[in-house]
Amino acid sequence: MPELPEAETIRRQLEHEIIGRRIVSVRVLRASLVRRQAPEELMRTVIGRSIERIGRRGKAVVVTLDAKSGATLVFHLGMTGQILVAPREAEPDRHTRVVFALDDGRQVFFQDQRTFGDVAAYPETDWRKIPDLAAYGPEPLKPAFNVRYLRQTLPRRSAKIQAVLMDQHFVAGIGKIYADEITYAARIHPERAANSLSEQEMRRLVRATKRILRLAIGHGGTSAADEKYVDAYGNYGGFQFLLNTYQRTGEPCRRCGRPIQHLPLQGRRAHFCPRCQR
DNA sequence: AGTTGGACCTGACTGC
DNA sequence: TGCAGTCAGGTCCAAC
Repeated sequence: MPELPEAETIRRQLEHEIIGRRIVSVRVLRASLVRRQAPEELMRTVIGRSIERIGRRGKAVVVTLDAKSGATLVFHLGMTGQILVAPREAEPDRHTRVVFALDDGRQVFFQDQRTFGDVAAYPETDWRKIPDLAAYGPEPLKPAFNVRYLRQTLPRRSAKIQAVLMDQHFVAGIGKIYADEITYAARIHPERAANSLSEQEMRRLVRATKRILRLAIGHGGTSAADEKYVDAYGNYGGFQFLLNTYQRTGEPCRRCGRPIQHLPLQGRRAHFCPRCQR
């Protein structure tokens, strides 16, 4: 559930808290969260290095260590991943998977109940050379995600628009919650073939994407009913109060009053208003 | 190359 | 009360 707005909220908080700190030790409590390399390799790559920059690519939180001849730490939060800044005396709990100790005594806990997340270290500070990040589609909040891009890519996509929106290779950072909210805001039915969108619908989709994501960032992300997301301080977001369709099956559409429905899509549920979305 | 569906994982919840 | 079954979903992989 952490998607772009949640990752961005955490990024901003980490930027405020841990820039300039040095990583003095790493404890891997659950090796399956370090699945792209041996835990020892991750430790060797990051220990002793200073945190110089906190970035984000799609849903991934990207930590640059020693920008010159340094390294990069990439966190994928999966469904239930959390990055918590913890005081010196804090103890890991049963969901703490990796602990980074900082030179000021504080700790960064990588928590993950369902263990779909992962963290990896690369001896490289150029994101373009980090394979999974390089393969992502454009950042939705950057100018490169625009109507021209949709015009160029969507004609080749026969899949449902909701599925294409969640495809990280098409655009980075959108998952279930925001795919639901974006198609609603754009008034496009989630099952529409991506290659059937009109010019006007593409414009609505681009604008809705940027508007919803910015709004959600402004509210600190979404902490939905189950698997509640928390930020780097352990606090909930506030966007769940502004959701129009996600997990609102049976509740009235805020625009027309019709009950929100859901249908199976990509092995998940897509929520939508049968009247407002065509 | 694009699309689809299953697997992974854990905890909460449902129903018998 | 107990326990099996179901659900949630980001990402990867295989198969078409």
